[in-house]
Parts: sequence; C-alpha cells; structure tokens
Amino acid sequence: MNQDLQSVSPSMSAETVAEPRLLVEEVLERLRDLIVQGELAPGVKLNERVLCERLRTSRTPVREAIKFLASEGLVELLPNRGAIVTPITVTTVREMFVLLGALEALAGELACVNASDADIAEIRALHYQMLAHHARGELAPYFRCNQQIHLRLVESTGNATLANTYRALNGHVRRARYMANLSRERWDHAVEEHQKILDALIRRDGALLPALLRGHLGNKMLVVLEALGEQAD
Amino acid sequence: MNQDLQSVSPSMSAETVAEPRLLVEEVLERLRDLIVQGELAPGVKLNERVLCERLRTSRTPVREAIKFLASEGLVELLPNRGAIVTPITVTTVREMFVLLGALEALAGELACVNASDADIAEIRALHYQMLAHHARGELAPYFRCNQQIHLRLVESTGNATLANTYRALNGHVRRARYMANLSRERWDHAVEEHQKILDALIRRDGALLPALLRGHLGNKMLVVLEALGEQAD
DNA sequence: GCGGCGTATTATGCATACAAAATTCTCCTT
DNA sequence: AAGGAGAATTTTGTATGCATAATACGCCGC
Repeated sequence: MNQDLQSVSPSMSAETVAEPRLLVEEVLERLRDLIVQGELAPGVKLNERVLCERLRTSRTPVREAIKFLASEGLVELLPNRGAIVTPITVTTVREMFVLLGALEALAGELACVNASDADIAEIRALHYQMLAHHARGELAPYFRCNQQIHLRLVESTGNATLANTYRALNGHVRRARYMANLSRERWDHAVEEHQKILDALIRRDGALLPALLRGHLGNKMLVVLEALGEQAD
Repeated sequence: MNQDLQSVSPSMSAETVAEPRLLVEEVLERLRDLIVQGELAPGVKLNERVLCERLRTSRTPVREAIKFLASEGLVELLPNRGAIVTPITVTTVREMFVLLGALEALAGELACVNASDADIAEIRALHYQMLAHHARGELAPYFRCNQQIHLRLVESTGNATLANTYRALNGHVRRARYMANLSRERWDHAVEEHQKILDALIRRDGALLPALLRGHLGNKMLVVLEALGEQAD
C-alpha cells in the first residue's frame, strides 16, 4: 500500500541538492527497520519518550510514524496506552504465509507474461549469486539474495499495487525469520526449489511457476513455524 | 492490515460505560468514509485547517489519521505540501482488481475448507436478499448486499490477515465503483455469476469456486474500467 | 493584456504545553 | 507479609505555538 514514504530513490549524483528529508520519513524508516530486524521485539511497548531520545526528535514525528506503522500492521495501537510491536503468533504467521503464497503465485503468473528479458536476466544473476552463498554456507547473504529474488520477481510483474502489498506482508514475516535456523537438508531443498522456479520463469511457464512458488512458500512456512516451536497443523 | 482502529465492536448493552473513543479513531473513520464514498474526490487536496473545522478537532488527530490513511493507500503524502486523496487511475484500478481477484480466489479455496455451515447459510441468505434487490431494480441496496457477500466470504476463511488485506484494497476499489453505471445486461450477468458462486460454495467445490470468483472479479473490473471511460486492454 | 519578479499570506512540519488517563509507589490495614 | 486504597509520577492524547516551505497576490515592465 504505502507508496510514498519508503521509496526514497537515493540518487547518487554529487550535486543532489540534498532535498531535506522529512523527519517523519526518517523516523518511520528507522522504526520499521528496528521492528523488522527484531531489535524492537514483538510485544514490546513503544515508549514515546524513549523513542524520541533515541531518534533525536520530538514526539510529533514519532507519533505520526507509529500511526503509519499501525496501518501497516507492524505495531498495534492500544487506546490510551500507546502502542506495542505487533506480537508474532503461530496463527498470524501461518495466515501471512498462506497469503504470501497466493501473492507470489499471482506474481509468477503475471511475471511470465509481463517480465522483461532484462528482469529475468537480473533474477537469474541473483540466483547464481545466491547459489554461491549457499555453496559457501553464508547464511545471511544467502537470505539477502533470496529476498531480492522474490522481490524482483514480484516487481517484474509491473503491478505496483501487488508489489506494495507484498512488501508490507513480507516485512512482517521477516520478523519471524531471524529465528529460522535452517538445517542443511532444508536449505539444500530450498535451493533446489529455487532452481526449478528460475527454470520455469525462464521458460515463462505460467502454469508451472505459480504452483512452484506456492509450494516453496509452503515449505518456508513449515521452517518458520518449526522455529516458532510449534507443530504446523 | 490495520486491525485496531476500525474494529469498534459497537456493543449494544444499555450500560456500556461509553468507553470514550479516541479522537484519532473518530477522525480516521470519518475521513475514510468521506474518501471511500467519494465526498472527498480523488486528487483533491486535504487542507488540515478545513478538516479541523469540519471535524471539530485540532490538527494533531487529523494529521495522525492522515498518516494512517497514507499507509492504507487512500491518501498520498506530498512532502512539504500536505496530502491529497489518492487519484484513481486506470492502471491502479486494473492492478487492484487483479490483486482482488487473486485474494478472492484464495478466499474461495479456503472457504470451501474452513467456512462453517452457518457462514454459508448466512451468505446464502444475503444472496437471496440481493436477488430481491436485483428483481426490484434497487441498485444501491444491491451493491450493499453484494459487498456483504464478498466480505462474508473472505471472513469465513478464518484468515484474519487475508480479510484485512481484502478490506483495505476493497476500500480503494469502492471509490471507483460509484460511477459504475451498470447496464441491465451486465447486471443480470453478474447475478448469474453470483448464483454459480453460491452453488459452488454450498457444494464446497474448492476447485471451481476460485475460478468463478476470479472470473467474476474480472468482469467487475471491465465494468469499472468502462465507466472510467477507458478501453480495458 | 500577458508574463515575471518580489512580497504577503497561508499551509505545513516540528516542537512544546497542558489535561486526562494509566501506572507506579507509598503507606496503611489486616 | 500480603493486599489494597490513595497519592505521586509517568505517559499518553490533544491543542497550540513557531519556523519554514509553498502558494497567492500585486506590481511592474513589456
């Protein structure tokens, strides 16, 4: 959904007039990172005064950013009692993965039709980069590539609304993922799935790709739910 | 996404202590209605002072509500220039319907598994009520029933995340719909589709229902795009 | 009459002030 | 010592103040 406050397009020209970014945007981005990366853990209370000191602003931008994040679902508003980081429950994780599965399946279908050859080439490059990290056992970089691939795929559909919705949901799920202690076996399996996904995309197989993606997401869900220490169904 | 600020659960007991609603909530709800119902037309500037007078508050709650709606996508923030009601373009309408189609398809699939018999009975009742309005040519009540049916279907999946995402997107689309000047022919056709949808739901036909819903949404899209005065592809 | 420049006005963004609600702490009772 | 009433403190929600960016207006030249 949110279209403005996050696309900052960090232009690299030396003479950018340094468009003075709005404070709310700054705070919003920073808060979101803190939450997604788990530094502000699920369930913790957001104390405005503390956040103000940490972010060096007054309460106004902080409060406005919190409202934004509330709509995004990353924080929950408790009337007269401020806000907390939205707790992660087995139920919501499961719900979100089901939804993400459907979104990625749609993305796969659309990508087969709408993605440019350049889009696919870029995803292919990311895929091989990811394989390298897998081979070296570099988990964090692997995850980054992985995320990039999925995001690029969704973006290659040309459907910005889809991409925005995906990003928002993905933010939530990523919070849960940092605990996902991938076994080598599962990891290898995920990589295999990615290979099939890439192949289907290159062949623009609009029937197969959605199914592969949905299955892939289903497996991701199992991993995360396992990490949450709960039986998945 | 947004889970708190809209579920107000208007308890009907005579002795509800009248929990003093937060002003932001009030403003948020009111603003959202104004936008969804088109009273604040797409593209118009949101002047804080004017809104404050209209809603009898200070700027703070208004500004916070606007941030919330920005994340929801109903308004766009223009740095240093306030906010406008998100314009409706052919592109975004098309994008949203594609997305809605996938969401409802997913909902159909899940509903066939998870919906209770009571859920289905309720949808069935709404369906017949809708038929009545159709027979009498009562367009507005027809639309209300229609909305209700789709919403109930999505809710009957038991996937709250899905339902929230659906609601947000649907809000956008509804803004475009008030212009949809349904021809009798198209109207009849839509009703036929709804009949098939209901039948498939009752039979819990998890293979057919998603396809029907997706097709139905596709047709809705055509109607709306037509009304937007633009060729759909 | 039209266009452009400089000023006046307005609107926005951020900070702060104030009131009410929630929380914490204290101290008393049992 | 545990529990609870009540005051003190903190925190939130809302209003307002102030600085700056954007806009509107008027004036002048052409």
